[in-house]
Amino acid sequence: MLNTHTYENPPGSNSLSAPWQIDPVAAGRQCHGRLWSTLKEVCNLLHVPSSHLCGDEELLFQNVQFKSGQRIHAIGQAFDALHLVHSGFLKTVLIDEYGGEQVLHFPMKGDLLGIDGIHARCYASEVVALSECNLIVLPFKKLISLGKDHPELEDTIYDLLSQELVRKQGMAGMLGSMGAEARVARFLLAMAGRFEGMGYSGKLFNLRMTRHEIGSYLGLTLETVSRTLSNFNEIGWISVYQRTIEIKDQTALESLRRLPSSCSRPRKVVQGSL
Amino acid sequence: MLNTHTYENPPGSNSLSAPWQIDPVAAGRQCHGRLWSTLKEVCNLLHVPSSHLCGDEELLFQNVQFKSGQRIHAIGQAFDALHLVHSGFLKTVLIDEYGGEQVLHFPMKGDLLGIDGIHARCYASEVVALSECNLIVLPFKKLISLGKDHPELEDTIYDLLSQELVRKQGMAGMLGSMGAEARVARFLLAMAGRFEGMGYSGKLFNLRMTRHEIGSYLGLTLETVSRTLSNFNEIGWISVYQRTIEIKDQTALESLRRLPSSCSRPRKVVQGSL
DNA sequence: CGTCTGCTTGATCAGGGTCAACTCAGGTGG
DNA sequence: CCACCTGAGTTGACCCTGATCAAGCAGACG
Repeated sequence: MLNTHTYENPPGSNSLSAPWQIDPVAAGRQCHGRLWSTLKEVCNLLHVPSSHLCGDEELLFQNVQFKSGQRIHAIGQAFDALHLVHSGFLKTVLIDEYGGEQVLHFPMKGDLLGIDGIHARCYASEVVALSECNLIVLPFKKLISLGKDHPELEDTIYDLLSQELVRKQGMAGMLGSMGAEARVARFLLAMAGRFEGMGYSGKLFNLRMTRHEIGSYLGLTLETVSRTLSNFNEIGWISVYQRTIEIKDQTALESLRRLPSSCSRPRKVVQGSL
Repeated sequence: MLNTHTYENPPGSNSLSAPWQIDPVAAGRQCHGRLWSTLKEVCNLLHVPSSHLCGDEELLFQNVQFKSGQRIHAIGQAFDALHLVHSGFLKTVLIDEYGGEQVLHFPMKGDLLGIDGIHARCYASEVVALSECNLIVLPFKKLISLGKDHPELEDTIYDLLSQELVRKQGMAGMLGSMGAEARVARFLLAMAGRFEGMGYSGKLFNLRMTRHEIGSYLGLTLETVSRTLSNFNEIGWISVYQRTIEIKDQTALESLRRLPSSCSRPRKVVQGSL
């Protein structure tokens, strides 16, 4: 488009070897910060019991920093590493033929990026930072071979893939069967749960994404999202101030979680063998 | 292992006329059907290059038969095995709190069932046979340990998980952004492609599921599905007779694949790497 | 101070959901 | 053989949710 973007940071100025690395100088010269993570740290983020890990203290994974608006990887780009979110907020989007973008997820601390690149060896979605981000680079090959030495880690990898599948499955179910209010309510509760899981308040938090992005994620327009939030605000279920959300009646929100789909379908299924 | 595998049908020789038919005798009395499959056969179904497989000729996987309407597994049921579709048609459904069922997928030959059970060790969806089915049971532990000896197999497992992820991802994208006609068109094309991939006609095929199930899968009502099909029929893009579909203008259907979402969104993204 | 982007709110409209009537095919039993 | 029933599918009429269009406001930034 016509305007000059605000981030002047020249993307092509890195001199490092691997394509996923960014210029440490551009990232803010984080040498005294955490540029490398141990396997133990990775395991903690992934919620793997790291009790048996010893002798690998020297094993390090590189960290990379991204600023808000920067793209971690694009669709079609060659895949060779996953990224584990150490801190920050992001969005993963799908770009349909000719421009329209569809938000798929809002990864945050502990989430794994790039899983969809394993198949076909190139990323199937695009990931963009919504805030300053610190990501840990996990070269896929390295991760797999590590898994062979650490069964819990290997189990966890399968777990994570399967879990992500379940999540997307639920997402598809929701998009197919729930109305706008229920979608927004679920979204708010999900966000609350994730913040709580990270140790922050699940009652009062700050959304990092625009209404437009929320709408895209939920299969709604930004206007509908805005209106629904205003609604919830008026009836006192939540309090909205810009991107700050306060959950004031969680029970009420939860009660919305199923909505205008045909309820009580007859189910006629013969129990199979075994 | 106990095996009296008579095994008169070589794996490749599907001589039956229709893809959903299996030997009725075998379905009735399992002793005379193919009760066991070799690793090679499994690899073929999964499209793994099975060139290096030798010495494992004795390794067998049990087959199980299901009749139309039977349930392969229920939500919450303990997970210990995946199922590979050898023949037949099925649906996987999500049951939301209190009965409403949401169709997630229509697995057929070569598809893997139960992936969502890896995480949490219990199935997250329910699978029901839509026709006579012949499934190969792949105990998960066994499969993983096999993967350690056969790198291509291990790669394939990761591949399949990732691929399934990409599929559900695209599904979510579609549900969030496309109109009814585009969804139905995509569905028809997808079915055509899958039939073609199995060696059957991609122009003339028979849907195994009801309008209601299609609607649930696409996030539409059965009436909308029916109307849309009638529409396509009237304008000559397809021909519909009950569940038999003939694709008469594939190009036209493909041209529908993006629909009333906001087109041409401005994209302001700073390239992070490269 | 002007512009731009994000957000809110209102007015209008249409895609598709809902309800209902009817047809058709298959199955069952007298 | 036919009467009857059931479930799938089609089609029409109506209406509601949420998309679209449009105007106005607030905060960020040059």
